[in-house]
Amino acid sequence: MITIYDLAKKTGFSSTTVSKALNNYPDVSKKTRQAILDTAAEMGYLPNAHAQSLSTKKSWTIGVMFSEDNEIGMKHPFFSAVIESFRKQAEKEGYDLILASRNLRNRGSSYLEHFKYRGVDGIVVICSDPNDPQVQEMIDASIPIVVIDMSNQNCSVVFSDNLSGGALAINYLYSLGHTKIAHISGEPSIYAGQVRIQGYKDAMKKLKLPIIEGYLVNGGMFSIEEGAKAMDKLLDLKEPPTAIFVAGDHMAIGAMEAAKKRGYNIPDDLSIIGYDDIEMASYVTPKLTTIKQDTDAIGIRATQLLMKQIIQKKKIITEEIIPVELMERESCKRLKKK
Amino acid sequence: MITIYDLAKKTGFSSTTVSKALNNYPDVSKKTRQAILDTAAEMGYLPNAHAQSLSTKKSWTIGVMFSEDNEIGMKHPFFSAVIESFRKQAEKEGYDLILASRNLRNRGSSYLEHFKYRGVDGIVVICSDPNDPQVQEMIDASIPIVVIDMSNQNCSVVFSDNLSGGALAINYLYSLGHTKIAHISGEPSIYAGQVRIQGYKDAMKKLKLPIIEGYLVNGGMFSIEEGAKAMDKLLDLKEPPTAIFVAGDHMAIGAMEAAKKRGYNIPDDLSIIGYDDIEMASYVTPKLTTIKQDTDAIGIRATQLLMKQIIQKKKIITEEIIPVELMERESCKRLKKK
DNA sequence: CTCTTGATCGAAAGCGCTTTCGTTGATGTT
DNA sequence: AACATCAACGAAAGCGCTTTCGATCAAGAG
Repeated sequence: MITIYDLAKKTGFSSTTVSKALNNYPDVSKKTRQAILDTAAEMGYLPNAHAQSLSTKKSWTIGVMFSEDNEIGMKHPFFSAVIESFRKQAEKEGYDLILASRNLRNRGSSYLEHFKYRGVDGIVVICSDPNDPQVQEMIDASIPIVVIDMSNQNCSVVFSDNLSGGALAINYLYSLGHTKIAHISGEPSIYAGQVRIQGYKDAMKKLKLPIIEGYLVNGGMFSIEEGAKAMDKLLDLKEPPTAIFVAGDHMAIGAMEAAKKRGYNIPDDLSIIGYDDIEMASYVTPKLTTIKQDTDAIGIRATQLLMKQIIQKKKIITEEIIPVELMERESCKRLKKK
Repeated sequence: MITIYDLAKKTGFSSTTVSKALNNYPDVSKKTRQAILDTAAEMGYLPNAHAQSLSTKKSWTIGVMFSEDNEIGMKHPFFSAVIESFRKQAEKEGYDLILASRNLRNRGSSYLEHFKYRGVDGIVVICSDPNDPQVQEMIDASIPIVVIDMSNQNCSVVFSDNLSGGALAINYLYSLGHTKIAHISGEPSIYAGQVRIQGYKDAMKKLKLPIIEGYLVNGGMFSIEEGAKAMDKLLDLKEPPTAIFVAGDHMAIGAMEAAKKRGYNIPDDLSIIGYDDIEMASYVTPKLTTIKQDTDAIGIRATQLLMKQIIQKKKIITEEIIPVELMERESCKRLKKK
């Protein structure tokens, strides 16, 4: 490994001057700067990030963590899309992402501890569980942080407009003539799940539609299987709904499967609208009408918020709500009058 | 931030002894070790990774890079699944992953340079393009490296058994009575694409089946749209195939769409088999029969290979081929005799 | 010709940690 | 009593870089 001392020796300047030249300090003449830069290039010099960070207390890294109750980590399309957007954006600013574990060598440690150990400049967490103690710990710490997909009063958060999303869905179904509208919700202890439930209730109320007993069923952790189970429950009702707003595309797809299995035709017998707009939504049959989350915008906004905090060296508390969009496809249909 | 000097002052020992206690050196008595550990815990001491790395030349990080011609990065289910598996495994060994950019602050630099700058202990790259110069550069460097999804004579590689995968697919179609079997291939300059083509040809030859003119069509970069286009070409043939082996699930899904659009019924009129077994494969209609890549095993094997090189401090050149598996679902059917 | 100014450069300390090597004192040996 | 042995500890250098604070010297001011 070649160091600034090697460059110093080669060019005849001191290591101080070399360092200054490399860092564009004003007190080094054009000529010597150029000489140093040239031999640096020639010798293939690369700075040592660890030494730099040790000296400057800045690592140009951002720690990313997702709460993985569901154990699927990066495999969830929503998560990975958001992170990918975030990564691209952070890259432009010169930051690398570090995916940290809870496992500080042998000794198990918290994510916060791990991030402190790594000396990250900021943290981004994708978490839907507002009560995750690990996340709380990070929020309460002084490191710049932005959390995605949940709300919190003590830090920067960015998430989709789940409330309007619910309204969008319900109003759309209503516009198709549906009144018996059910909701397969996500786990209410998950932020997104809870708010979408609220969106459903609010929208129903505003339309003066009754929420019939049994129409609000908890689909749990947003999986396909749970969506199917929830659908079964709805279909077991004496008076099944004609339309269903499902809080996640995976669940919606599971729900469609379950309905089809019982002989229902979608959208003829049953309209279904999902949430997320994962890739799969466009390719199932029928193509799933859904509320699209703007993962790009979420990642971009999150990066901006984090950068701002890093630069200003103070945490800013704010809530960024990213608009959602109705993706009209094939799984919903105008209710036939009987 | 609290340092070993703080611990030293507090406990009355030297920083040397503190460091040794923390690192389980033998020449420190049980009693003082315990005392030091206790006050470390009490004061909330955390080591500084940068200082540690600077001193030891070991960073406990692994750089990950994916070649992103297709610009989808982590959003591809195969990539993200492999990385997720890799991450879990590496975590057990105490390593963090760092997703590096090409952008070393302002100055654009190569991935290799960036990884050197970061002082990673090893590199994992997911790359299908055997000619990517960036990847070549890394392979030729002395840093431990493992590359996934392509072959190379100069480093450790792990990839699926694409050859057998092709045979599996063809033999399966043949067992259903198909003889007019086409192949929608991936871009031949992509390793996986090329080998699957070979697998197709070999298997056809072994079965003494002719590859009719026009039956081998290049589907390009594995996207849904390109799959659809490729299917159109096949269907334009005077003598269209009765079965198609498609080199990727996305393309296969696109192909099915295109066929359906032209009035074909799958699998009645046309059998289709894909490659990858992405999640979507199980939920399109008909459910896609496909060759499953074992992403978990790939990630695990890659981690092991990388660890071994890091520990032995020498690169090992080897090829790990991970078995694939036929997932029989609904998109293939026995050929009706006319 | 002396003094100030400003442009360039360097010495040295410091960032937090590891590791070599030496010191000290206690214990056991003969 | 003199010696070797060993366990426990610390001084100090080094990892590669940044940054403060002076030092130096030439040019311009008076």
